[in-house]
Amino acid sequence: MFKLNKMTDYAIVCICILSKKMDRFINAQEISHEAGISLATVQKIMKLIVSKSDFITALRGSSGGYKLTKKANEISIINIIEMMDGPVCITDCVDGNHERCSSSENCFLEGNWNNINMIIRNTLQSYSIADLMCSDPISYLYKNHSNEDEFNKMELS
Amino acid sequence: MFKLNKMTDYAIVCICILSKKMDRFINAQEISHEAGISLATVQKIMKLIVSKSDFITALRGSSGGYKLTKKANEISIINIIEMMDGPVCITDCVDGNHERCSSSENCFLEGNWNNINMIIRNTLQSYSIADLMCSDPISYLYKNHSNEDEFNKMELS
DNA sequence: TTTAAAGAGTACTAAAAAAGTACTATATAA
DNA sequence: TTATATAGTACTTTTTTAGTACTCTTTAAA
Ligand code: SF4
Ligand code: SF4
Repeated sequence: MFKLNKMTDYAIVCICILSKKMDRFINAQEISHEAGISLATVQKIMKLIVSKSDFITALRGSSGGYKLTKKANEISIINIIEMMDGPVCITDCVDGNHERCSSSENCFLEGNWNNINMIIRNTLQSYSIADLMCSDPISYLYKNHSNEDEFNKMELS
Repeated sequence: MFKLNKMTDYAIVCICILSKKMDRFINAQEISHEAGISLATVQKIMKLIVSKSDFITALRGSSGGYKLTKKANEISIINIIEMMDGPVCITDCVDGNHERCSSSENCFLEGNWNNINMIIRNTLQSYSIADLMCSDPISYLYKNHSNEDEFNKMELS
């Protein structure tokens, strides 16, 4: 499916929770409670995030936990997605992908996915977790798109 | 991973092959040969496509095969993707998704993915298999975007 | 009318990926 | 010193995806 992994989704939820309380360390239990995700899963995800990202500090011991070092509007959701899942590559034959497609020798579409992959990447790139938390489509579009092109295409409910 | 299923990818390759020879019926063996995909897999995919799409005709018997009823520029790649995989839903809590997220009762992000999901859907919607086959980024962008916004964001190689 | 060729339908198997669990080690503040 | 919290690792289960096999039906040509 063309869907975010559950773990990646959860990672974003966890980071959003941290971004709301940047003044202190939040521990896994607190995140688990607030997110409605099991403690074990939160622990697993947080460990991963810390080891792979550069915008989070962890502190052990009592009154320890996690704290962000960047603000919500400075963290693009593509950072989290690529951190958890590796590079966004819609197919195997896209630039930057490590795996190789077994049909690439015959396939006349080889490499042609790069354009659309780039467009999707740029979309994700321009979307911060602050945008995600605010959930207001109008503010995002006016901020990021000078024209009304994309705006009109959206079927606002 | 944020990647197209192999079967969906293959489906698009097969349809592209058909679109190059719209004057006659092409059988599974010929597609298999041209695509470099095993015959059994091509057969499976073609059966699926026929049963789910409205732009392909199948003919049994000798000199049978498959033929498109629409031109390449009239078939959006999102048609094929959603036909093979179901609706494009970046998370479970996006409108139009059938499954339910187990955290949706607690999660304060519930519903907030709709915007970005819509933008991705629109991107895929506006991309036809003719665009994919041509592989020329400039022609696509000038055709579909009146402004130079997205154009400038792309890192053209 | 017969026959070979090709798709339709269905069920099954194998492989890969994702999600969830458990346990030990290490660091920290009280 | 102790309780608490993260770090690291390995394992198991579940789910999804990919691949295979076989029978049935349709069709055009011999
Ligand atoms: S080379 Fe062809 S079959 Fe392989 S990933 Fe690219 S488009 Fe798909
Ligand atoms: S409700 Fe929250 S956890 Fe569930 S799919 Fe939506 S964002 Fe993800």
